[in-house]
Amino acid sequence: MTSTAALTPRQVSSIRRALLAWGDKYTQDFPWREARDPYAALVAAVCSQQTQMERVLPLWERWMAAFPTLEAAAAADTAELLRVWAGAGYPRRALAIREAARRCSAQHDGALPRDPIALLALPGVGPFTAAIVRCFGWADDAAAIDTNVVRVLGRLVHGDLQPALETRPRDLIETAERLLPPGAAGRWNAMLMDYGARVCTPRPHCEQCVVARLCPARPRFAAGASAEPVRAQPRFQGSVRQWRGRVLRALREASGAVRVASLVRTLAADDAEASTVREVLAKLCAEGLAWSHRGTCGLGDRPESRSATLESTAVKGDSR
DNA sequence: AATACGGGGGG
DNA sequence: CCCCCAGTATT
Repeated sequence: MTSTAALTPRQVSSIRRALLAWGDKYTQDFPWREARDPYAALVAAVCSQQTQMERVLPLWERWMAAFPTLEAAAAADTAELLRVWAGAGYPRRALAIREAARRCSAQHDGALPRDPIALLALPGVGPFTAAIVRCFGWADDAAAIDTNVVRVLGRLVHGDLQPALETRPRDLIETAERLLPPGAAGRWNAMLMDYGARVCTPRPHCEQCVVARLCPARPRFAAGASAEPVRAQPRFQGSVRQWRGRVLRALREASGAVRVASLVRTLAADDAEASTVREVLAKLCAEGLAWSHRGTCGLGDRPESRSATLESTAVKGDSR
């Protein structure tokens, strides 16, 4: 049942009314929703990527306390920013926020752009994050489509049990934009995401659903149909991802530079693991998350050494 | 179109 | 142990 269902105006208003009423009772309020601050919204959106909301609020608060403005984010020290991000996963997101801030300073007069195309050009900003910045930052009518919204609309409008697998993205965008109540995008998006997180979950709670009578997927669930897993996920235990996390954590918890040999000895139990640790460290360095030089390494950027300073001074002196 | 990318919460 | 998460970038 993946064809585009044409929503009648009557259905649109019926769905809006029921869901907005649910939202007014149950939507959680987060500080970035009312702030009308594009930067606060950007940070919240990036923090939210592939991360449960219970973990996002403290992360967002730490980040905003450390880097309250776009300007502060642009100037953030790598090691400090990674310590603020500690344990949240996907640390490249933290670098992306800083890089986005720097580009705003260089190309957008020090402010986040309001134009969706310009937003999408920023690192770490995809369709979801751009929509969050627009609807919470400026109250623009942008539909934020995350995994929750995909599920809710894919079921309610397209009748699919597992919309992430079945519903065509283009159809979901069209549906989301059609349903979005003009002038209430922030409230609507927040409600819809919460609805997918609390009611229309992977194994849905149809008995609590305020639009169950309108939902073509409901009878299929009632008949005992079950949703297939969204996708088989690679094992985390023993993965490179896990090793990256371990190496980064070790560097974070060290006060400064660490001997590479010592890092390897601490983390690796055998030669194979030792190789893995070295490879992972090299990759982290290439990504700007760590540094390594002449047998020592550390979090973030390599500190200026005395000789490097003298050298650069000498070069400057020579060049004039 | 697939895969890489952290880490934790919940069934 | 497996599934999932307010996604995005890269191949």
